[in-house]
Amino acid sequence: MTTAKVRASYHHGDLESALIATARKLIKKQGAEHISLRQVSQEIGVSPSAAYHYFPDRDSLLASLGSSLFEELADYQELQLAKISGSTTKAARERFRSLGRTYFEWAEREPNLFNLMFSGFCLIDSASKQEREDSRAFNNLTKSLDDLLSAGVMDSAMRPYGELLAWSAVHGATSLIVSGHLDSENYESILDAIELALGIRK
Amino acid sequence: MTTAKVRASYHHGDLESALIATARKLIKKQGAEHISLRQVSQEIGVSPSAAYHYFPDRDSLLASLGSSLFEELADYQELQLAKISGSTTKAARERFRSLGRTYFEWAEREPNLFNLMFSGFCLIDSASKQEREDSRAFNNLTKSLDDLLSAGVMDSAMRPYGELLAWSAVHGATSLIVSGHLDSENYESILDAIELALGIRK
DNA sequence: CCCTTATCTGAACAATGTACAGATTATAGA
DNA sequence: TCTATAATCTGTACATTGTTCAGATAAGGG
Repeated sequence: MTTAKVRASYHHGDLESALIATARKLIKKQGAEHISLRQVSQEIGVSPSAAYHYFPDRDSLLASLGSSLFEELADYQELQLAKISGSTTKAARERFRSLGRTYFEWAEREPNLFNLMFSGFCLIDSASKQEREDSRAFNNLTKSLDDLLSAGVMDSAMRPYGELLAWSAVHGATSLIVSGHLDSENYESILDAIELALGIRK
Repeated sequence: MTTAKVRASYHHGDLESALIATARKLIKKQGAEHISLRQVSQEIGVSPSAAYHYFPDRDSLLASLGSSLFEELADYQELQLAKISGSTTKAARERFRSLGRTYFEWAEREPNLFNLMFSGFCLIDSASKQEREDSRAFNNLTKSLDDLLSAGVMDSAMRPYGELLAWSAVHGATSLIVSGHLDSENYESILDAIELALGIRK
């Protein structure tokens, strides 16, 4: 029972966005492996070949969705980050932890979308490495670490490893939990371990 | 130009293994997203429907391959581990680092296979969590950490986080590098950071 | 108003996953 | 060794998929 939506005019108006949004909706439910271009087109109420005006093939649509998901994740992180105001060291510590927690929360809420982001569809070629969407999340992490360092609540010897260790451990634990190799109960422990490792907490 | 191999007898002999091995070979080259059951069957020289005697569907074949890849990775880790003999603390440190290095080396050599292992095809349901293939790698990690602790070259306060931090950071850095979000040059730094965090190195 | 351009449709094709009836082979029991 | 039964594989068929391309439809500027 597919819900075929009717379109008023012959032209859609913003088919490119609609394709990405609808792909997002379907993948959210079914996962990226079993999604078809025709399904997406039909959900919008448009011919199967209409998509080819905006994307050279199915994989490009998925890759494009992947990029927008990195933006979405960064948006969510910044939204939660903004809730923690203040310049106390306590607030700085909480902001750092929030970055790690929101990464996982988002992935746990949208496991299918998270899987897509790091699947074969969204492999980043070295050419496009300069203008990546993950740089915003990375910059937020760097800023947070600098704050902690200047507040004196961090082992300065560990500072060079800050981004690398925090990013790898947070992403790794998230990936392992989403793929079922690790229990989600362990996640707060990982955040504890990172803070201990960097000397943010004693 | 597909190389259609001819089979001597009507019965293959060990079609189940051949299906997994051939799927491995093709995915190694092309990635898991664009592999077809028919391609695998044809490469073996068998009818497309023959596979359904061993796997209920295409996804089950990929999942089964995934399991065997976890074994393969553990095999490789143990092979490299065995090369470092001796009971000195230096040897113990090198064995710990070897576990992290081999994980990455294997993934870098077989990025398509590594992607399959953590893709939607190989999601672990909570039911089968007791007899998982990753437990061997996990046990090796635990043993290595215990060795370091008893040798006195580790911060005992960090011991409870040892497996979690090492596993997450190693897997996370590997996943980020394979998916193109991190440069492979950074990998040795991650191993340094883990050792510093756990007090294995000063 | 017309003409150019952008946007979408419709029909077509090869390839795919999968089901199922039947053919072929192995194996166990006599 | 013969034979019945089970295991294994083939052939055909069907719906669905990605993709192409010629043509229909709409939008916008002169």
